[in-house]
Amino acid sequence: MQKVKVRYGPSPTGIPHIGNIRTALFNFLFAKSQNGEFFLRIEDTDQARIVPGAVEKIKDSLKSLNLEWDADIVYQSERLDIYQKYLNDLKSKDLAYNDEGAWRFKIQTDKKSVGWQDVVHGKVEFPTNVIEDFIIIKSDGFPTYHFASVVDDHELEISHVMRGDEWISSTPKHILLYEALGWEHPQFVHLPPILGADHKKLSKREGAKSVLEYIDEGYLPEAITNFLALLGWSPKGNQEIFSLDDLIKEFSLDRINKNSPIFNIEKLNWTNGQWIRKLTNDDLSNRLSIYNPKYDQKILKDVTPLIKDRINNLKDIKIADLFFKAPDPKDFKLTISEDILLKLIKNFESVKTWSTDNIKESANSLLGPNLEKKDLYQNLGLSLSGSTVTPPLFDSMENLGKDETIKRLKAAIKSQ
RNA sequence: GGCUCCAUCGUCUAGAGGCCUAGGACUCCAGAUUCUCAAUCUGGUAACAUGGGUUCGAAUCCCAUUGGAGCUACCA
Repeated sequence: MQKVKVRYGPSPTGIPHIGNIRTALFNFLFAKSQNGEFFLRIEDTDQARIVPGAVEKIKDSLKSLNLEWDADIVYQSERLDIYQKYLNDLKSKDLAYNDEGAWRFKIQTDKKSVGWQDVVHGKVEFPTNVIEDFIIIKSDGFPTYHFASVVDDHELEISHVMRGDEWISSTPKHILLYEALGWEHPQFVHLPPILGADHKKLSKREGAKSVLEYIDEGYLPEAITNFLALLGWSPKGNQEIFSLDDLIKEFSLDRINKNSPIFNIEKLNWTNGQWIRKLTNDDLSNRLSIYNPKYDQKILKDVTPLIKDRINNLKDIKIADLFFKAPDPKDFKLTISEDILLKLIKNFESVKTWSTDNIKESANSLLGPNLEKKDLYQNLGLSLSGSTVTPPLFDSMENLGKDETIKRLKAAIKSQ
């Protein structure tokens, strides 16, 4: 059995969006699951569309998800002599001709159709007469995708070409090229594209973001790969949460879907929450610090366990704001009487050992027919944080300390 | 228009002829639990596009229709 070698071949025309990176992910997972190799090939044959810095963004995107490539990056723009060599080969076989400075490949076959056994789609076949002579070397001397990818895939001994579905209709051209050059073609694995909510191909225009942007928005790389892997591929069982290593273990080509999935952010959000909960407190605290450098690291470390269950995203750190600053009483309005508040303060003042249990007991002693737990707690939360969404109250108060807690309650009296 | 691909809950999907009165997950709803809010647990709503075949039997196979998508560049 031939060694598995795959490649991810982005063109450096911008930051790859999430759908694009998912193709890289699938390539990576397949390679790693088969002890194969995963190459990065920059398809920079369209000089006009090259965006400076795009290659760095491509590398950053891959690295951000831990998708390390093997071997050196291949730049097609540095391989012009190789394409020239094979053009000459084609010319000598009378299979290429000049057309206004460009070179076209001559479609010359007796076959009625050109087909292949696609790994995800099964047998695919095109009538030969719809395939026209196509350009392989442009008049600027650079190859087109069709020619460059065929030559390079052969040269790099690529075993499986995993790429987007949009290449299906070009594949017959590629197969004809392989035949003309006397090569065997690799396996083709055409991945259905991720679609946007509008059921159209995900594109920059319609707001398709890059992984880098998702990370900027507080998503964990683990959650992104987890989510992306489940878009168009499914595991054997009912497991939903997978690390990259888990994915490598489970991945197989025969569980790739034929139909195009739609990107839905809600599941990403949930997956992100699951991953946040899966991290150790230290790990989460570090990531929160890096993501929110303005927050005091030491305090953050202390309160991370208190907010861990309450956030689905690194930017949800706002819930911990109460540990860093007191709320402005002007920003909220309490629904309990000043009388109750005063009693509460008095109770708290008499708490000897300021512990979660003692605080809770002290607060609960006020409960009765005129005061429901929910009302008391919500107002307590409001007084401490200015928000109805808070970390666990009594733990928070313990962390805040007796003086600060009482200070905030006193300040809250004004807000009634 | 031509060629090609695709078609199970709103979304991600399981399903390779009988195990399917269609399973899991997200979302939504309800309940439990709890220290408000969450998290967690339990339960619920919700789908085989349509029409023909094949078969004792079809979500699964075939055909057609419909719908969606892609390609049809000296872009990838």
